Amino acid sequence: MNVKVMSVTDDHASDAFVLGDVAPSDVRVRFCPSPTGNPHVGLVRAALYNWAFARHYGGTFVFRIEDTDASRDSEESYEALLASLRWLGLDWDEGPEAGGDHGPYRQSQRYDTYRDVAARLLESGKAYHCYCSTAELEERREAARAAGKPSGYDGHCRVLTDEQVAAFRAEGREPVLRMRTPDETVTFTDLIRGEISVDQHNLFDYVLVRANGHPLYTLVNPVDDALMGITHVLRGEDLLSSTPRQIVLHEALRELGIAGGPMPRFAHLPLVTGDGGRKLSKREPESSLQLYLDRGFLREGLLNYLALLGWSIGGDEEVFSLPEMVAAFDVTKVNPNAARFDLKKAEAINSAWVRRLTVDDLAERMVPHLQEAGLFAHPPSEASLELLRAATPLVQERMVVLEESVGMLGFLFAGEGFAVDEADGAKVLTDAAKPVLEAAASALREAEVWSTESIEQVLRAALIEGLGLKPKLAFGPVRVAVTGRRVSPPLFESLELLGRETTLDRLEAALNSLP
RNA sequence: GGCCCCGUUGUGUAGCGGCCUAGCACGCCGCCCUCUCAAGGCGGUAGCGCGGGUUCGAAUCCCGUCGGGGCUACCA
Repeated sequence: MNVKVMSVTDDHASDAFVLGDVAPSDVRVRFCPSPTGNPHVGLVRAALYNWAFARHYGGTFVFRIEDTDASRDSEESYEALLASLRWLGLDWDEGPEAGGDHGPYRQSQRYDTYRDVAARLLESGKAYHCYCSTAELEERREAARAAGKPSGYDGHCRVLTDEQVAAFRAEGREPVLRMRTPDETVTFTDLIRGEISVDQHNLFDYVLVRANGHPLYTLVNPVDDALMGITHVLRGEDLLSSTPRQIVLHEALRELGIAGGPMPRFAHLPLVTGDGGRKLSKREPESSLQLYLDRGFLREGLLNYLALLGWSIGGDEEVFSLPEMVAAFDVTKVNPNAARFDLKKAEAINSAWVRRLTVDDLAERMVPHLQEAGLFAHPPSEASLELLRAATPLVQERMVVLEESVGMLGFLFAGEGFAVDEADGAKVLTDAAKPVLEAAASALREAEVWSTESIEQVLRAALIEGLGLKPKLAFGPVRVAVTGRRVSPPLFESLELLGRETTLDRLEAALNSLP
């Protein structure tokens, strides 16, 4: 069966392929990160695709926390995960702090359930105790590898006599619980990649519960998907090869009457890779969501860019909103190949969004960054906000990320703290600038009206015509003296906003700084 | 090593057997505009990994090959 042909031929065909017997509103997907370290962009994209999928069909988006690894999980990470999804606007219908009929949604609070399921799996013979030590497993694994054979578990403890068990016990061995995988090929249809199958020689009996009784991901993830009625599993390609195992467990749960819902359908999303073409890891700082928040990426921009990593809304469109994505999202059209995170492109998409915002909205979003820089009080004064709103149009099409507002608009809010950038000052505020600044100051002092138009008019008259300077040489010194930098928002508008008094003060200060 | 997935310019993609002398966006280069920087406009650069088939016709279908990635834990 060719997935892609079906999907483009007809949207309804695609829906039938994706949904099967599941009614659109019965769709249930989940985002189930483990709270280790900082949320990263690959994780965010998985959340976005799941969310968009659920919203597209009018189904349910479940948020589950897979915190069964006490040595790596942290409460800070858990909080960061919640805060991130909230900031991004990816709201969940069931999950932490939202509740739902399938809770609790933190796996650390579901150990009773796992213990119960594990016991029934053991009792029914679908899983069994394995007493092999780590060293023994390793030795046999290496041997198999050396022989060019599959290196997974060899089924050593599948059939043990009572005497053998007694002997292992006497040695003080504690068993792990292993799933007994069937002697047959497991096949499933990935919504993105088509049919995938793994034969029995490569389906190993995997560990469900540690010797110390602690349940593992291999157990809890499929169990919760089954118990929570998850209909579609959209996750990273790194989990593709564990899917047959999940299917085997799901079938066992149904046979035991533990799970009743349909077998989930799977879609394995392409990995998001870094510069080296390798899977982005949480360790790399550039993959951290926090980095983008701090720099002032817009949620719209970041999400829009992330959506583009593996999916296209079609046509020549690239900038789109979440509602537009929800309407158009089709998981079968997700590209199967890995996508590289490209910061330049992310910034380009983000700046497109900066330009899309209304002035007031953009101004509001800059406030936290200006506060962070100490330019705005907590809460900001009404006068500052008013000035900010007036200045926003000057920077809106110049800004890539909100963090830049500090550098671009700092001169307006610096007050007594204003200082000319050292390097820029040294470059532009030289002896040659002296007559320019003097002429500018006197022209501005005598301007009849303080407006962008009149400022431009008097400065041009004084500097271009009066001194016969080229525009660049004429306005450069004024720009540096007044805004502190060689690169600034448009000069005349900036002067108008700054006001005559401050402008003249700064021109004078610059003149005084010259020898 | 074994298994699985993937392969269109530098990057992300469009492409669904003829509309493809391969479109779009970002990047890069140049020009225009211009008070700096942007934005905008115009132009340029660069790609179907390779080899066989199937077909009147292949980027599109099949096979092989090479390359990349993932997994291969008592992590998730």
